[in-house]
Formats: sequence, structure tokens, C-alpha cells
Amino acid sequence: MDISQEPVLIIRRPLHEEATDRLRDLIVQGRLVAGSRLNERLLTAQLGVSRTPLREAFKVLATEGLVELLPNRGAIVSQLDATRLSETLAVMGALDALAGELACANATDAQINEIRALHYEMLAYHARGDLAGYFKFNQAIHLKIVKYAGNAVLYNTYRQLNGAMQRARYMANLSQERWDTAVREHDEILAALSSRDVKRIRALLADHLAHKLASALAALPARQAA
Amino acid sequence: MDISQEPVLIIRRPLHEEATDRLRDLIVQGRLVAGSRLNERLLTAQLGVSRTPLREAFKVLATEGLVELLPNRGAIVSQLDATRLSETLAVMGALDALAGELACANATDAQINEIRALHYEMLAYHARGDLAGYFKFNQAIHLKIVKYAGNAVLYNTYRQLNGAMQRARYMANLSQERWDTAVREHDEILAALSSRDVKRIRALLADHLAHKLASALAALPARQAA
DNA sequence: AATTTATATTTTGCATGCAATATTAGGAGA
DNA sequence: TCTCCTAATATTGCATGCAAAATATAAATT
Repeated sequence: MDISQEPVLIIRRPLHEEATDRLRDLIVQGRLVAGSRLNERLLTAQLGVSRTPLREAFKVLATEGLVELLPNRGAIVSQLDATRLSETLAVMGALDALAGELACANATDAQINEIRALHYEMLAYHARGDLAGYFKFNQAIHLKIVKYAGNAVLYNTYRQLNGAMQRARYMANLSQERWDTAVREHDEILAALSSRDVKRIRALLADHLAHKLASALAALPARQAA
Repeated sequence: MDISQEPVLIIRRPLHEEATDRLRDLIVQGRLVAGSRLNERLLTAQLGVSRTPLREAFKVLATEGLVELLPNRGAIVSQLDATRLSETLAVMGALDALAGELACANATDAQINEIRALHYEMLAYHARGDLAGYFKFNQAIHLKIVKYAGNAVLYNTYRQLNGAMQRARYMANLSQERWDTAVREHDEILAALSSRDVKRIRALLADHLAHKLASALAALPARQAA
């Protein structure tokens, strides 16, 4: 029997992957607060998986830097302090610059247009003052640039660091001024990418990230006080 | 009773860490060949641990990119092909450049002297024609530069990528000419670091890594044929 | 009341067991 | 001999059990 026409392919992802993703989301969204303990019994009940895949997820998230394992004393959500934040953004800046350079060289016109489309969608959210929607597309644009650089290792590395930074995004509370500036910067980045101006995109991305760092750092103490 | 004077602190590392490190070594040293399957039963016997910590190690090494998990079909040692090699080195190049820059700014004189000491030890191995010893100190120097950059996230990221590349080091079979050039490059890197010449060290590290890539790529097909 | 000591409870680390899936071996038919 | 099918075997994914460690609770001492 030929079942190749079957429309829906049922894929069962391994439970440890599912658990890893769910936990990562919980941490990134701040629903598992930095410093809090990850109780195995509780989480197994909450996620509906047994301890084995859950503990595997802990190990993965630990290598990703999102949680810390204390031998015999469980796992805690790792702190995202100012030091860590600025260190991570510095690294991402270097990767971003490389990605921009490679994207200028390697991205197809269609891919650049895809980024342009995302850019306009982002502008729409900005116009409406919808910060969450803006962040989503902002995020997507940066990831696409890195993706279209055509270096899988770069993409993975960037994604991992970016994942940890998402927590900061959820904290950030942009001033209208900073927000407008960021949008202008994105305009320029897109222009540089379109004209495949390597030098310019490097500089723009570096600036953009430095600004991002500044505003993230500004938002951090507020959150930590809360 | 004050036991703070006790000389030997007995630390029992978790088995999954031990297993992870052991497996990583086996892969890096090429004793577990790329593409080969990681049989759980076999490895538990070999490492003397049960399946649980072993499987946790698999997950960690998978996120590090050293192994690949095939659902329901176990884990295999991930391939280190030319694409992956050059992609990784490109990323490491960007990180290296950043590290050099930061090290110029942040490293203490004592730290630079520590690097200088390693440099001379490396020269000794070069003079004797001891490739393994040379690699060891070469490695150590680059890691120290990244470490003394004073950015922990950068250090971790670099270390992870570097770990995966160690496999290539074991394959590499430097020509005397390339070897001599590499040593000269190291001389210059050290000089730039000592004079804290940011621009120069960026350029030097970029060049150095490009050369490294070329020689690694040259060595790769030979190994794959064998 | 505060500090210490002893005991009970919880939690973790790891090993093992069981069902589901994949692999291998064997044999029937072409 | 080769291909296909079937049964046996091995391997994986996950849940659970048990001992060791840590934490919480209670009692005892100062």
C-alpha cells in the first residue's frame, strides 16, 4: 500500500526536547524567575513527563547557560545580571557584524526581500505602538540576517545567545525616543544590506547593538528591584 | 572543629559530567570516529556508569554539536566536514578578533607576561619539532587571550567551538613551512598584545585564523580518505 | 528565646525495568 | 541468487525504585 499521499505525518518529538523547549520558554518569559529553584516533582506534574526527560532537559539548558546545576541540590534559573547581559551582547555584536558581512555577500535578492517584508511588518507594529509585535519582528529580522549569512554554526551560536537574551527583551520598556531611533537604525541596516555595503552594515549593526545594550542595561535594575 | 586546614577536599563530580568529559575526549581524540554509532550498552560497560548519566551526556554533547541524536535510533558522532570546519573557524575568527581587542584593553601586564611565558614554552616545542606539545601550548595561548579579554560569555562560547575543532587539530599535519609561519604570526600577535595595539591584533588574529583554516582544510580530505 | 542536636521528610543521583521501536537473522517464494 | 516477508533479538525512550544527600521539623539544652 502506498501511503505517501497521506497528508498528516504524525511526528512524536522526544519528550526531553519537548520539555527543554517548554522550560526554555518558561524561563525566557520570566515565568520561572531567575534564581528560583526548579523542583523536579513539581515540574514533572506540570509538564506531564517523568523525571528522566526532565532532568535531561536540565542538562541541556545548563549547557545553554539558562540554568545552573547545583550538585545534589537541584537546578536554579541562572541570573541575568548586568555583567552577563553586556558580555553576551558584546559577543552577539561580533557575530552580528560577521553575519551582516556574510549576508551582504551570500544572501539572494529573494532573501533580502523577505527581510524587507519583515521590516515593513515591523514598521506597522511600530506605527501602532505595539511593542510586543515590534519585538517579535525585530527579532525575526536579526535572526534572518544571521540565517541568510549562510553559516550554520554562526546561526546556531547566535540563536543560543539570543535565546538567553530574550529574557531581557521581556523586561525592556523602550522609551518612545529610543524606539524611534531603533526603527531608523533598522531602516539603514536594510538599506546597507540591499546595496550590499559590507563596511556600512558592520558599522550599523555594531551601533545598533551598542544602543540595544544601553537600553537593556537601563531596564535591568528596574526589573531587579521589582 | 576547624577543618579549614584540611588539605584534600574530596569532591565527587556528578557521573553525567564525568561521562560527558570522557566521551568528549574520546570524540576529540578521534577514538570515536565521526559517523559511528554510540552504543549505550557498550559505553555503559566501558565507562562504568548506567544508562541514565550516559544518556544525559549524549544530550549535552548534542547541544555542543559533537554528537547527533537520531530519535529512536541512538546517537552518532557528528561529522566534521569541510563546510562545518570553515564555518566554525569563521565564527571563531570573529570571536578571536573581539577577544584580542578586549584583551588589549583589559588584560593586566601580569596576564600578558603569562601569555608570553606560554609563548616561549611553545617556541621550545617548535624548536624540538614536537608537534603535539606545540599544539598544546598554541591552544593554551589562544584560550588565555580569550580568557584575559575578561568576558565570560565570550570565553565559554569560544571554548565550546574550540572543543569541536580539536578534532581537526588531531588530524592536522602541518608542513614545516606552514608551521614556521604560524610561529612567526604568534610572535607578532604577542607583540601587538604587549603594545596593546588593538587594530593590529585584530588584523593579525584574523590572518592567523584564515591560515589555520586553509591548513585544516588541506588536512581534512587526507583524513577522510583514511 | 536562641542555639544545638536529633529525627523525619523531601529531594536528588543513579540504576533498573518495561514497553515501543528498530535492527538483524532466517526462510519462503520468485 | 535475490527479494520479500516474518520472527527473533537488540536497542531505545521513558518511568519508576532505591539509596544517599539535603532540607525541614521537632525536641533538648543552654
